[in-house]
Amino acid sequence: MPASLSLAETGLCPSGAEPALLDELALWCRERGASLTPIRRRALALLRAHPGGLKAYELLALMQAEQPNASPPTVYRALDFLIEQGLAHKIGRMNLFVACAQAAHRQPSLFLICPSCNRVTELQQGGALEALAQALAAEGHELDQPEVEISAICPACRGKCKGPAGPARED
Amino acid sequence: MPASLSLAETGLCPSGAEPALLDELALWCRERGASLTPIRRRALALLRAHPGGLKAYELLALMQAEQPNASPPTVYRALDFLIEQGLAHKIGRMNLFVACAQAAHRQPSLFLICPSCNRVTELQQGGALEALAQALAAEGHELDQPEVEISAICPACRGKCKGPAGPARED
DNA sequence: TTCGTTTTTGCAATGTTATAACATCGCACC
DNA sequence: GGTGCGATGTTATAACATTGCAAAAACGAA
Ligand SMILES: [Zn+2]
Ligand SMILES: [Zn+2]
Ligand SMILES: [Zn+2]
Ligand SMILES: [Zn+2]
Repeated sequence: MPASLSLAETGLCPSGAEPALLDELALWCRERGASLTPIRRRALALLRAHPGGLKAYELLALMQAEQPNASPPTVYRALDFLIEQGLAHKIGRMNLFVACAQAAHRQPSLFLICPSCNRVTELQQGGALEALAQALAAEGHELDQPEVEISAICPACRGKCKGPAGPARED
Repeated sequence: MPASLSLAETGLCPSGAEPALLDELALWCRERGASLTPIRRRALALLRAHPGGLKAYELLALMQAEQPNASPPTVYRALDFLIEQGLAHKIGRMNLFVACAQAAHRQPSLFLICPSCNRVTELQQGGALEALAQALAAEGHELDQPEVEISAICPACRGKCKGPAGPARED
């Protein structure tokens, strides 16, 4: 694979338009024999514009704003594609879809889900996962996809939040 | 713990009857100010009789075999209760409900989900989780519920299975 | 006991998430 | 101009989960 990709250093621009990054990711797909079509690109752009993640039907509504004939299969197919390519992830317990914090996923990640504010943090973190993998190997299991969801109180909520569950993610 | 009840009294399905254990768990609930009513007890017995776990509507169907008026809220309320009491767990990514492998949950657990056979193993395992918790603390996060779902190939499938996804769990 | 409160259950409707099934389009290739 | 194939359009339905309200049961105090 070519050396010119600078995925790791790209910061997330709040307003949502990241054409250069999306072009890079289109290339990334090309190299893998896949193609980032307009629908998929649009879905990815919307996910990236909503760092808190989106529910499938929220994404659908957003896509329908531009493309009125979009339907559930439209978004689920786009999401399946993005997840296959490592450009997005699904948070199983919340039915939530998030753009990959690494832009294109190559490293193991921990997904920290704050039970107080519901915010999701994708943490690139090697050591603990390796320890985990070794412990599992000792039991005869083999770590498969090192994408692990963990309930963890986020820094912002430590101290502040005490109740069982505050309101929800704020997009 | 009280003496054992007869099978006729409990109404348990023959293959999965664990009346003594269920009586213990009823006591455990009592001590916590909750009560293991017949519906909840029945749901728990069914979960325990199906080590591979049950989907909510599978459980519903099983309950309707004895109690024809059972409805979705019946089972979801029972499941919520069992989960609150630590007697059962939900596997978020599969919408699957399993009885706690510890009977009543007191220790951190890892849930290993085999991507090949979909079997779920609840592994009581301290070391790796502690390492994880420490790594998170270093980032300012605080491990909340140490119930972590991990995709890991099970011992039975290592070597045997190669394709992406074999058939499903066999109850 | 009787009353009032709380918990649990019954029930209907609805909301939410995800996929099946099949038709069609567009384009590369021959 | 036919064929293959990936992507998309379209309709319908499956699968999963909750809301809201009222009736019944359990429980404790008067
Ligand atoms: Zn990622
Ligand atoms: Zn938080
Ligand atoms: Zn458990
Ligand atoms: Zn397996």
